[in-house]
Amino acid sequence: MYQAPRGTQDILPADQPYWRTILQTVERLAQTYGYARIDTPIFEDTSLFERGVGGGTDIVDKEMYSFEDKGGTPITLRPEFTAGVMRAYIEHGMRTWPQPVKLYSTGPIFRYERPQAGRFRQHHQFNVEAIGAQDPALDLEIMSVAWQLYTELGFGGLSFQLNSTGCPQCRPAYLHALKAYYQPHESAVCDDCRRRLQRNPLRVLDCKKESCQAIIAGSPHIIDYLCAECAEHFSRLRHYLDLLGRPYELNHRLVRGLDYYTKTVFEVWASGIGAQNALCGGGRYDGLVEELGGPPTPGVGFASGLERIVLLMKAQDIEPESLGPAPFLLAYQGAEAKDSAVRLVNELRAGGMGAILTFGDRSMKAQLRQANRSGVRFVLIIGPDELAEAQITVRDMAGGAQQRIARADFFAWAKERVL
RNA sequence: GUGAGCGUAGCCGAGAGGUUAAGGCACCUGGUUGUGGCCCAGGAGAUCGUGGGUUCGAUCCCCACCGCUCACCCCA
Repeated sequence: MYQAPRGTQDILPADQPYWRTILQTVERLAQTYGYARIDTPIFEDTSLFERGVGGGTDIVDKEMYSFEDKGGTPITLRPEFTAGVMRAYIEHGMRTWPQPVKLYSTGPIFRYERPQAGRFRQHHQFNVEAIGAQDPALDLEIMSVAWQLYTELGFGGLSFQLNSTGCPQCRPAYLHALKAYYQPHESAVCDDCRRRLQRNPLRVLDCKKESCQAIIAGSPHIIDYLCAECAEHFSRLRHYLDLLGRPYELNHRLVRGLDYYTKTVFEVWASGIGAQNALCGGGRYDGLVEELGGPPTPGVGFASGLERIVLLMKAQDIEPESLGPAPFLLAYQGAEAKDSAVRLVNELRAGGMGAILTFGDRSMKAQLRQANRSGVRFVLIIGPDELAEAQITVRDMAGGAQQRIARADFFAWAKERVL
């Protein structure tokens, strides 16, 4: 028997209200903050991601869905949004638009990983980018989108994590200090960390091994090594956060897996949804557009995982908005009555009123049972009696009260009830 | 890629080495020859994940594979 591929899932009707609620909130917020929607292709040239995300990252090294298309072009299913959006910024000359250009997207993302709670091979993200301004107030704005999104969804108990990763000017000095600090501890540290010190030293700060914790705790903090520009940027961002009374945790160990981040990095953490607790992650990427062949252009953004939002809604018992059932169900008996029912259901729908018809000429009992389960408010019964008198029997499912209404008057009656 | 746990109908879930593999939910039919939710009766639905082995016999024992779940890694 066929199954959905590993790490993918069907979003069944029962779950759609969650998605609908999230997407509606997201779209309303984007409008509120002045972000315009952009949809980029689900796949791009492989080299775009290799360049943008960076060789040496897990995403590029082992998580991309890459293949050659029939023309032999190396293609990759997008493992994140940012690279594709930056490509579009460059390709469409968006530097001639009023800056910053503020864009958002939602859609599927692909990474070849072992699935677990809150992690999938195909998942969906809400992505926000503000390109073309280096103002820390813009970092604040981006963080505010995340803040307001989770607030409006009704989440509690979230933790905002903030750090700065410096820039190409000041980071080397920090990495040097970090390596120097680790030198005497190299034998005490785990195998992974020894490897990280060579490949990607920042990541040692992220290690969860018990044996490494004490060493991490004593390690130097990057914010003590920031250049004047980065330090100023960071302190102004913190000032703005204080201005709005936004609590956050200064996390010296927060480093992110993608190469392109500069200055601000942040994540929002939740509890109760498993080990994969990051609801969103983002930050500033001032070198990325240039790296992809565009002019030097600053940018800041974040992406939030929609599956994780759904998980958290369920964990926190947050009820999504539901569309509800159609108000009418037509039950008929006899071929002639069926003709009349088919006509009436068409008429109601054309008039914008929700109506469902039963199929298969089932017994009245079966039709009412279906009506009960569907949650419709009224059952419209048409049988030989009604036909003979040009009437419709209307049954109110709440109490079971029935009344006969002349066929000619019914449409007006219905409109009054449900529109 | 590594580790652990688990795989019995759409879902949940009992079960013993040996005649027809419980039960509940959901579904269908009937009890009301035109009427739901409760109740009653009945029905349909399972090659007991797959393959091999042990055995007179395996769904239950052994092995392999596949799948699912959680965790590591890493991230949304």
